[in-house]
Amino acid sequence: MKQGVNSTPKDKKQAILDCALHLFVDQGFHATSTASIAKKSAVATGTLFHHFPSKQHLINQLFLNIKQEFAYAISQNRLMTNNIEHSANDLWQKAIDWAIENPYKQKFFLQFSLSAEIDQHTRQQAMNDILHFVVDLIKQGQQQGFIVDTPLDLLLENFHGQYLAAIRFFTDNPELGQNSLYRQASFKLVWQAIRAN
Amino acid sequence: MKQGVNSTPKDKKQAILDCALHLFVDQGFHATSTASIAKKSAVATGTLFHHFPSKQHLINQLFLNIKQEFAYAISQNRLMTNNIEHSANDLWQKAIDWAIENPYKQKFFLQFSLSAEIDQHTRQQAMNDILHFVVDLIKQGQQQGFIVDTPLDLLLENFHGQYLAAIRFFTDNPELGQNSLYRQASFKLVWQAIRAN
Amino acid sequence: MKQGVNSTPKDKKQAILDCALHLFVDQGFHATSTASIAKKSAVATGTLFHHFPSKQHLINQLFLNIKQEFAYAISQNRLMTNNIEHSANDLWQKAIDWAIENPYKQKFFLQFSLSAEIDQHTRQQAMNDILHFVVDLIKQGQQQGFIVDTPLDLLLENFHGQYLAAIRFFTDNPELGQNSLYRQASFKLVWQAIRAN
Amino acid sequence: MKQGVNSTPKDKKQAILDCALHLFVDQGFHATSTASIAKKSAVATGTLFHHFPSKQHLINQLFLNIKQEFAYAISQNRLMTNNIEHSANDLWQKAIDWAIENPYKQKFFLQFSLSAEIDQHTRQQAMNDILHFVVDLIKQGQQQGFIVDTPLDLLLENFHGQYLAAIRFFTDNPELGQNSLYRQASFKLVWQAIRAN
DNA sequence: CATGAATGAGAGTTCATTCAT
DNA sequence: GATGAATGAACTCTCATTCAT
Repeated sequence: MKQGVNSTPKDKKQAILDCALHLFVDQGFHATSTASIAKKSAVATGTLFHHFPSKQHLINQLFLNIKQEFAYAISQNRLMTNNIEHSANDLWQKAIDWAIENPYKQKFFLQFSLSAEIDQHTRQQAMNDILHFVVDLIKQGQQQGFIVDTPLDLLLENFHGQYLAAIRFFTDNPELGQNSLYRQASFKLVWQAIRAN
Repeated sequence: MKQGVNSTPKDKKQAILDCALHLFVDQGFHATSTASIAKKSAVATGTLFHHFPSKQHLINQLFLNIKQEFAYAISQNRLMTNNIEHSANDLWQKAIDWAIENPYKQKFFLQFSLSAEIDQHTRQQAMNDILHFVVDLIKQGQQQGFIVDTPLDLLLENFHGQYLAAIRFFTDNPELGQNSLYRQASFKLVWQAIRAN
Repeated sequence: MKQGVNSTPKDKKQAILDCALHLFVDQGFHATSTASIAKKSAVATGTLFHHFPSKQHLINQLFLNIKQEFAYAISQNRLMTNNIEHSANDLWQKAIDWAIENPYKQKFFLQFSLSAEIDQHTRQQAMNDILHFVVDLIKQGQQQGFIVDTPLDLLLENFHGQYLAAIRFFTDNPELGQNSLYRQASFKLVWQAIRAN
Repeated sequence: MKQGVNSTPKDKKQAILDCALHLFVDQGFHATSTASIAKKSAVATGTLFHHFPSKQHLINQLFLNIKQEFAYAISQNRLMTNNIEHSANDLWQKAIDWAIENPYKQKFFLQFSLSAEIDQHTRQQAMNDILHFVVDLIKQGQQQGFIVDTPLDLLLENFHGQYLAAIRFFTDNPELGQNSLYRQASFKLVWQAIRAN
């Protein structure tokens, strides 16, 4: 009936995911032992393997969870407009907001979304899902002549690179997150790069 | 007494570095055992530790070697001009050339220059050395009013992000390395982003 | 309240025994986890331990059940005669029949009746019970001069060895089970070995 | 130069094999941990895996070693004669001698030559090698009319069964190993079974 | 009776590093 | 300089068993 002090349902699985996030980010995947994750989660070693078939599955699950959280966050309350610059800015600012509010999850992305610890399949799917809005937006912008007519693959890679840089910057300097000079400058750089001229 | 067919002095040390480069890039640092490096180098396990006090020292040494090679490559035959755009483009293209010619060394940079396996000290020093030209160039450009008056730290991070993206793109698509459309577009994106307007 | 489609009382206990039989034979005792037995029996892990105090008890119980089944099978409809050869042949053929009809139970015997997984006590008792008829028969045959006057312990071990060989042969070649040439030859070999000459 | 008190070359590998033999026989394969083998061999855990890639490889190697030893032992000083009975008896007695002199190796055979811990390939090859003499002998005997005209597969299985029984008997009762009554009776049982009548 | 999350000791195996030769 | 057998701590993962529901 009542809920004990130190056990709510699904608590342990979530605790493992939470602790794994912090340890993986702080120490790296290989340098983090399953034993240390279990210990920090106040759980037996076997419990970790009861919920996740392997360390690999654990990090993949973590990746998918965070991806979904992020996708949900930036897709909420989207600005509805035909002005592509405004639309892109809206997404950009939402992504920065999320990164500032969830620094560990953001660092996790930065560290692992390009690394080999995550299944290539999972990784690419995540990229596609997350960049989906952006890809659509850029394509549409090119068709309408608002965005520079550069080969799309190069353009996307460039955009992605600028995105990672911005995120890294604000994650490393969270105190600048509310500084509208920096926030605006951040988007302006990208927009200058890709807008038609 | 005599020197065998496949062993001249310093040969073994270099063989170890070469094999380590490939294995670290293909499998990651932790997933590559010193035994496998020794085996691929056709050398005894003890020999590796004869030349490098530890696995950590080995990867740091590798990092420094590659850094110097790269720095040397892009500093050769610098274009002498007061036109900042031309000067920046010269560096940019030289960096892309090097990346295309040395894909494994480039991938090594991409993987490890942000990761924790390399001493932070070594890492930052390398960054500074390599970006040194660029930092100077950008500062100078801002002073002269050719480059946008955005906070320098944000600007550098952005520039770095675009650089990594370009390198990644051409390393992944080496066949486009000689395509001048892509080469020019690559630099144009950065320049549009950062030039004064 | 009501009884579900696939669960009548004692069903689950029997399902566990059945599945354990197959898994133990196919994979061995240690290589079969209680979890896998439970899963194959469509039962929770706890349920297994509700019916059997431990894995050891489970295999012992299985052993005893099969032993009783076998003993019952060969003791039914015994041929009543004073001719020892006929009497022995009757038992021999009944044992082969049972083995052919119950290959997994037979293989279980072959694998575990000499192995250390079963309590020595349980094992020996089973041996005695099963060979009981035979021991009596052979003793009686020796007294009456129909069976060779070889030390009894050696004779029994030899008889047992031939029995195991026959069973193994017909379990491995069930299609020869109805071949009377093989069936007769099988008994003839033993009888030639042990009859007085 | 000199040989230290507790280390002669190849010592450790052999020590591991010797200790593994005893532990596997006494406790079974799965119940024997690699740690316990290493400890009994006075060797570090890693040393075991330096010499044998896995526990499985270790037991297979052990099996092959013992097989060769046995094959060598019974093939030495074979009795040269055309009398099949004498020839078979010679082999039979040599096998019993070896079993008595090497009880642990013999028990290892008894326990593992039919079990699943050894690769099926290794197992069958061993059977063929060891029974090779016997198979040839029995075939030849059948052709010459000295051995009963029973299907060969059944005959061999029966012979094998009697062989295992004899070995088991003398391994369990080594004090009867020099008793010529038992020794002769042992062979007589087989011969009676299989000779032409 | 039945469940299945939780346990933690212990398994097999890996690997950076040492050192006698 | 070069070798590779030896080391043992640390790793990931398994599993028989328990117990609150």
